[in-house]
Amino acid sequence: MRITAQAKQETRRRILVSARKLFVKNGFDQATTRQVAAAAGIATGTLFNYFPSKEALAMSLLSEALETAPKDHLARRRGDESLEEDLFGHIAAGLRRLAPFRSFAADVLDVTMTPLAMLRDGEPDAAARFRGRHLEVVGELLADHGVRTPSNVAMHLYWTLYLGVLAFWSRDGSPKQEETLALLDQSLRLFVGVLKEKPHAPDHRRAG
Amino acid sequence: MRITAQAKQETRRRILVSARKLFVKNGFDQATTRQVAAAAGIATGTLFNYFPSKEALAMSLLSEALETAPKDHLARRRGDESLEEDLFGHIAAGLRRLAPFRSFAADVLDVTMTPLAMLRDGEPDAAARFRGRHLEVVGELLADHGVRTPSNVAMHLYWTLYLGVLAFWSRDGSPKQEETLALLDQSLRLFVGVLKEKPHAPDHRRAG
DNA sequence: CCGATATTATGAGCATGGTCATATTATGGA
DNA sequence: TCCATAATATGACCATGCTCATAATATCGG
Repeated sequence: MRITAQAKQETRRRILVSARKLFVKNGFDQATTRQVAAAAGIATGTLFNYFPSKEALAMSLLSEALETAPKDHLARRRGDESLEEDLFGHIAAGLRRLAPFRSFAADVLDVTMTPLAMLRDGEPDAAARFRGRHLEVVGELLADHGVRTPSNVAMHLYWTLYLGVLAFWSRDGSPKQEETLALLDQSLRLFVGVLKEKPHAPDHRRAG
Repeated sequence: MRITAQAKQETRRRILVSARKLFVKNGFDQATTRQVAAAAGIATGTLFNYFPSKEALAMSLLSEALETAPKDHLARRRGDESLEEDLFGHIAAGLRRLAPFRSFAADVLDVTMTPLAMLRDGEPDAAARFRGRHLEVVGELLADHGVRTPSNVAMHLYWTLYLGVLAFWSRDGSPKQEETLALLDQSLRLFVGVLKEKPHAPDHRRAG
């Protein structure tokens, strides 16, 4: 049983390695699942025993890349960061980990990460886990800074802004993604501003 | 020639009517192009003489629905609106026009309207026109209120926030979408706040 | 009215993501 | 060691968005 479990893990790795190579080389849409399976030395159908969909396969690459980001950020922490600085550090660490996948990240995130997917129901898939994990870490950072339970609207706004940053990042060709970091800075200032704001009734509603 | 041109327009309408019916009934993914073509009384291939893709067909429905929104807003205008009020009125008018399509709008917008698609290159397709038209109107409203040429970052932020509102709206089951309008209100306050802000250098950048 | 040419309609066919009945292989008990 | 059973691999097959060679039709000069 050990041996087989090991073999399965190796197959999984081979799929991921092949997928990464082909997605980077040909792009998410152009690289076919048949190519990936062939490169991994398995049949087409077998690929879907390991990943429920092409999208999930790609998201697994991204999710695994993000896994170490929180540790990266912790390692750089001095300990006296503001909330904005902490959020900035966490997200920037994530972007650094995602960098090798930037060439096809946009195409995957296009499909999986629209703000519209946020409230989708059903089983948590790869995209949902990506989002869930990210928001979990953000929640911890917020708690560290004394923000109890932000409203759903606030978290919706956070996610929207984060996606906007990802969108910009995926197309940002500047050497160190300075523009993305500037946008991130601005977005976080907005978000933190909203958190601190007192809730109040809107005034110019004129809906019919 | 006149007769034929008329006939083509009629075919186009028939396709749109059938598509609307089927998309509403079965959803964007479940309704197939073959079904739409059959319902419109044409062959599968013919449909693609009129619309380059299923996505473009759906976006045409949404775009045409939005066409009258600016007039709706103008008709309601008193003339002394603030910038926020004007933007609110314009967007709310659009949402009212999109209401009949809410059941499948999310699925279409999912594919076409992610923030990630914003900077995509290539021919302007249906989605690009949707975005372009919307931003055009917004640009006019901004100009009316003395906002010259907002930065790209500001417009990126606008689009991000707008998509967030659309996302929320597409899932907002409350009778008059009050929650969506509240989010819209909040989003616009943020955007206008950014417009008024003096540009300044970010301070806590720590990128590697 | 006819025939040449341009325009449009057609549906068989293609590519590809994904499924599933079947074949293969691994496991564990006797 | 050998068999029964469970786990896994396989690739033919399906659905569907879309293409394209061909057929049908419209247009127009003579």
